[in-house]
Amino acid sequence: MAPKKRLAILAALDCFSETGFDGTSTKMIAQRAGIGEATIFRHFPTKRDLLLRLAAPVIRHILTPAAEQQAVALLDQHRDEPRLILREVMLSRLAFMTHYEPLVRILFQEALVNRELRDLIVAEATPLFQQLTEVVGIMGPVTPTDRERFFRTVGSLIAGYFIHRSILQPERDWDDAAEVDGMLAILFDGIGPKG
Amino acid sequence: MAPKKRLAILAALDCFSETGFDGTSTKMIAQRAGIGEATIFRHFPTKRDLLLRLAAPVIRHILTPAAEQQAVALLDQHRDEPRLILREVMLSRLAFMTHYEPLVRILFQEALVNRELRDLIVAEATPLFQQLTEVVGIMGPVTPTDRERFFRTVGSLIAGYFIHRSILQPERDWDDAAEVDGMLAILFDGIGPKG
Amino acid sequence: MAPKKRLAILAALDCFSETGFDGTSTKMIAQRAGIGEATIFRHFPTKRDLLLRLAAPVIRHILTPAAEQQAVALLDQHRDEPRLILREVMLSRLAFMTHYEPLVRILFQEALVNRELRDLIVAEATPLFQQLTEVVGIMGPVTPTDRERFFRTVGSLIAGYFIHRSILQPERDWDDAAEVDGMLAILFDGIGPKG
Amino acid sequence: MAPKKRLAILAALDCFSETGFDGTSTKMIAQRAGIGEATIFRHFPTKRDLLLRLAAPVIRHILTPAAEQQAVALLDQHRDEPRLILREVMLSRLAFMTHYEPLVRILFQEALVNRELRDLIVAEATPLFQQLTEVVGIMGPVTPTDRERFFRTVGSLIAGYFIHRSILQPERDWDDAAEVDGMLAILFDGIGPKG
DNA sequence: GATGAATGAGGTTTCATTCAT
DNA sequence: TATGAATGAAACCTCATTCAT
Repeated sequence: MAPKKRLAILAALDCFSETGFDGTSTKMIAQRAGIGEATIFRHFPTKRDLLLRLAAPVIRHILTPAAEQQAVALLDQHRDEPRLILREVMLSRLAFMTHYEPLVRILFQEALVNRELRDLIVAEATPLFQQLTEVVGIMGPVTPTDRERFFRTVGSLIAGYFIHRSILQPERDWDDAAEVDGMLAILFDGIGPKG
Repeated sequence: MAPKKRLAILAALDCFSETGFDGTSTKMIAQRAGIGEATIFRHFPTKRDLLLRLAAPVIRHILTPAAEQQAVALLDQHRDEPRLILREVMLSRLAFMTHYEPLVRILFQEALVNRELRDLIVAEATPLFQQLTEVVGIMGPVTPTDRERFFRTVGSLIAGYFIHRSILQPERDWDDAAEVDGMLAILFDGIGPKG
Repeated sequence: MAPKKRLAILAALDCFSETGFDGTSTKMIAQRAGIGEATIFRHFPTKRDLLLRLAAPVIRHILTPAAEQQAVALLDQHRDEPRLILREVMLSRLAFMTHYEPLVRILFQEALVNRELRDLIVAEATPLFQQLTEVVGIMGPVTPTDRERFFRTVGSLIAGYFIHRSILQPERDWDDAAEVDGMLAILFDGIGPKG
Repeated sequence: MAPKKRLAILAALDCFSETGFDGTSTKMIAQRAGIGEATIFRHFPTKRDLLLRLAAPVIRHILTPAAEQQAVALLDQHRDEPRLILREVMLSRLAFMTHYEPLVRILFQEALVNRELRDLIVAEATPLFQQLTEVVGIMGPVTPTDRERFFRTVGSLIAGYFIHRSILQPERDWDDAAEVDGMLAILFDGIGPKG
């Protein structure tokens, strides 16, 4: 890949995650990248394409297979300890989101507004869910409805924690492992005295 | 309140929810409201102020008074059935969000990028949490950490469901009550083979 | 005069002298005056009229007659000491300009661009010059050309000093009497060893 | 320099001098220059910057190098005739101001309101004054105070004449040389019956 | 007399994008 | 490949002024 193209992508990543897609101008990206504004358009026909080009590989090539492979591997090792499996998956997903934090912010943001991006995410998530059916079955949920709720619950918990930790109160000291354990406690045992 | 000011707010609400904040021009708002563009700026110093002015009451109404009053009333009636109380609260919050769905979508989106909006939300949420301490205590969580996790969990579940239902798959038929019961089941009893 | 009209004039005076005529909006004037913007237009058909209304009385009723009367009186007292006469006139003009400093600033500024204002000034200055013919004659210049140069010289010296003192270096401590004496020394005796 | 940038500067010069800074819109400049309005802002971040960019070289050329070099050269040739030296300097300065008359008018006007412009002028004038110390010393003024008064006097006389000639009575026929001689007569010998 | 509301016209500036080099 | 120059379109916002109350 042309070196300036790489610079453009990296700069766009930073800018989009800080100011949002519409709040970022191609001029800002060019300045941040230290390249000419026109160079961006040599590599991406459109600003929108730059965003998709940014998001697609993460969504497609990294998120899905990694999670899948990991889950399968864990499944083999700890078939009788579903809670441990889920713990590892959640922690690794969280680590991944933390590593790509700017991009994840973009996805949260833009997906709410950008249908293309949303479709891309949904399209990539669906097969993952299918492949994780077995793992989930071990944990309890068996009907499709229950499985969907399970996925949504786990996703909501992680996303909610990520937003709280990285966006709402980024200055606090956070202990990811402890928080994930807290989520698991609720998820598996429920809350409260009668939980 | 000046009648055209009202028109401006309503039109802005529609426009923002359809095209997003940055995707909406003040001209569009003025045309939709049937007023002069300058009129908008007589009443709101800035387009951004218009958004905040729009968001503030909804945020306040979503979070604070309704929830508080309702919770207290429910608490008196069903002091021994915390799960019922929470069910009512969640359903009414969900109904409210559904009613203001376009605006809520804007809030989700913009809050990720707009610090002012974020601060406004946090400012409105804080007193609510304090006032709900007692209710939550009945349900189980007593330490501050546990309470925080409880709030985050409930918030994440509702928000996650709202996004799934209203944004990701709005074409599906949803049964809010059933889904809330699903959330409560997990929240109180956890999942798992014996859940 | 209606009290709010007075407030408007005073506020306009301040604003114009600080930011210039074009740089001042009627909104700024209204805010500074603590009155409604529309009130200004009840009293002055136009922003431009407000400026003229501001400038005219000073130019017409104050500058001219005062100088004239004063010169005549001095002439009677010190007929044989023209330098003393001029000293008094210059000092009093300077004091006057200092007293109305904001307005004088406006005149300097706007007269360069505003023909109406310029004409008003020229129209009021002409008779003054004619009436001062005798005084000037005593000092030396007798031909019309010489008189004109004399007036221009004195005017330039005072205006130049005023601008230096009040606009370029307002923070310095200035001794008006000493500076006027310096001007007179040059004006009457010239500079330098051979002067 | 980009050709359209040059066009923009020239058009701005014309427009500003005809309608003043605030009275000129960037659209007018663009039309007069035959370029797109956005082109102006590619080359000058702000309309105000365009003015400063316009003014800086003229101020510099009016004040510093020409005057300095010329004065030094004249000093060598006519060391014993300071009046001749000053005559040449004044005439050449006047010629220069006449050549850039429109811009000079803007400078007079804007400098009264625009601090940046004022600072620019002061910044350019200061070194000139320092370098002219020797020349001035020959003419008489030796103390710093006297020198300052001398500079102010010469400046006031030239500016006053320029304004009279070019703004107040531009329709008259003027003889610059004769008028400068008149100024010099006053400056060196003073007025008065024996002057 | 006083003003809040309202606005058409127009201001400066930004934007994504094209093109010649 | 890379970019400075260029721009039409449109953005947000300001202005002097009118009008109903």
